[in-house]
Formats: sequence, structure tokens, C-alpha cells
Amino acid sequence: MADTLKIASWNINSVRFRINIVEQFLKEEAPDILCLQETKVIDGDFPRAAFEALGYRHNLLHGQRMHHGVAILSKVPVVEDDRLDWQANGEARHVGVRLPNGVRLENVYVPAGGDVPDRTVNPKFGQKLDFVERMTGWSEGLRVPTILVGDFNIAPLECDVWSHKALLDVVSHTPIEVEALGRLQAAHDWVDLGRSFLPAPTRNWTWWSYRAKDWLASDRGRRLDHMWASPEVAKAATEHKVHESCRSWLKPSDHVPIVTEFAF
DNA sequence: ATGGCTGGTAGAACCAGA
Repeated sequence: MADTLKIASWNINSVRFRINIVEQFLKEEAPDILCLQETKVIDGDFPRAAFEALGYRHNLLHGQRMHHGVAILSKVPVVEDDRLDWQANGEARHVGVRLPNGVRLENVYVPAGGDVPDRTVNPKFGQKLDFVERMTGWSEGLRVPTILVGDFNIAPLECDVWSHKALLDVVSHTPIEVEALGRLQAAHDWVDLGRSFLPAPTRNWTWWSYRAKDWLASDRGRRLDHMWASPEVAKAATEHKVHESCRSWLKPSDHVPIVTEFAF
């Protein structure tokens, strides 16, 4: 494989509806591998041809009807693909592969968690916490150098949201979620590449709500998308970018892509 | 002004996202 490997992650909110901006991003950024979340399509209807035409011929899909769905689109050969179900409810929220150099790449879409941050009245919030806890157990057993990317749906630091105070009770930034994410990170000494390259409090939000009339004028962002790596893999990372400009593209996703380049 | 919008699906005064 090449000495360098560029990996991108993007919650695309329907890969079919947004195939044009996906193509634009791939042409401009040319990552070796693109990890998508919220593809919202069954594998049989995935727009494979658009990716193959751009050189992404090694494609692992884990989709379902209507909601969720993840995919890894790769120019480089990948093997040993796996699809884990951390909720044990059949939702398509993970796909993982082994890269040519032996490093594992795991693409995950953590549940949003519903509206109320209380599992006794909102089962979705409990499912989200359980999902992260099971990922924590999985992380503790990891013995292979790994890159973990995706939409974690948790903004951990105060500077990872537009207002720490305003979002303390808002699902995605509550202390109980932040603490759960902290246990997950500690379970494998995961390195948060987003903050390695853009130390707090540098702006690197990855999501802005559709509901603002002008997303940039209101600018109420959150850092929900993450790129983590095992300590030995993190040492190989050379660059990390957040493509905030993609939020202004025609028919945008509410998330923007994040990209890390590695030199192995 | 953190739901004001959005996509998929059915054909909704839906659901889910976060």
C-alpha cells in the first residue's frame, strides 16, 4: 500500500439524496477511504456505480431500510469485514475492516438518544448509554491497532458546543453521556485526533442544525463526529481537517466531513 | 428561536434525527 493513507468520515444523511456532493467531496479531497453514516439505504439500492467510477472498488455496506446504515468505500483493498450490533436490536450502526497494513478501521454510528436525557422516561437515551458501554467493553478487549471513526453523537468538551451552559441538559452534551464517552476513551487509551491536531478551545464543530435559517449566522454547532486511534496508530497521523465549508454546499448534510491523513 | 428543518416512506394530523 501507499506510504500515506487519507481517511474521511461523514454522516451524509441519505447517500442517495446527496450523491452529488459526495462525488464533489471525493473529487476535491480524494481520500483513500470514505466512511459514511446514515446512508438510509438497503445494500441492494446503494449507489455503488458512482463510487466505483471514482476508483472506490472495495466497498463494505451495512444498510437497512429507512434509517441508520453505514458504509466503507475504499480505493485500497480491505479484508476481514465485520458488522457488530452493540444494541442487539438489528440496527445497522457498525462496519469494520482490516487495512492492508493490518490496522483495523471501525466505522460507527452511535444512536442519537432521543429528546429527554433520562432513561426511565426515554428508552432511547438508555439504549445510547448501553451502546457506548458495550463499545467500552469491546475496546477493553482490543489487541489490534485500530482507527475508530464516525458519528458518536456526543460532544465531550465545553468548547465542543456553541454554549456549554445551554446544552448541559440537551442530549449529546449531558454529563452522563460525556462521562460514558470518557470511559470509552480510557478503555483503549484512544487518542482523539480531532483534539490532537486542533487543541481545545480551537473551533472544530462538525454539525449544525437544519433548523437555523442561516446556519453560519446563528452558528450553533457541536462536535459530534470523531476520529480516534490506538496510541501507536495515532503516532502515524500527520494531518486532520474539518471540512466546514461542506455545510454550505447545495442540499447539504447537517454534518460535515472530517479527514485524517496517516503516514505508516 | 434546540426546534424554526430535513429525508424516507407512505400515501400521515408519520417517524427519526440531535
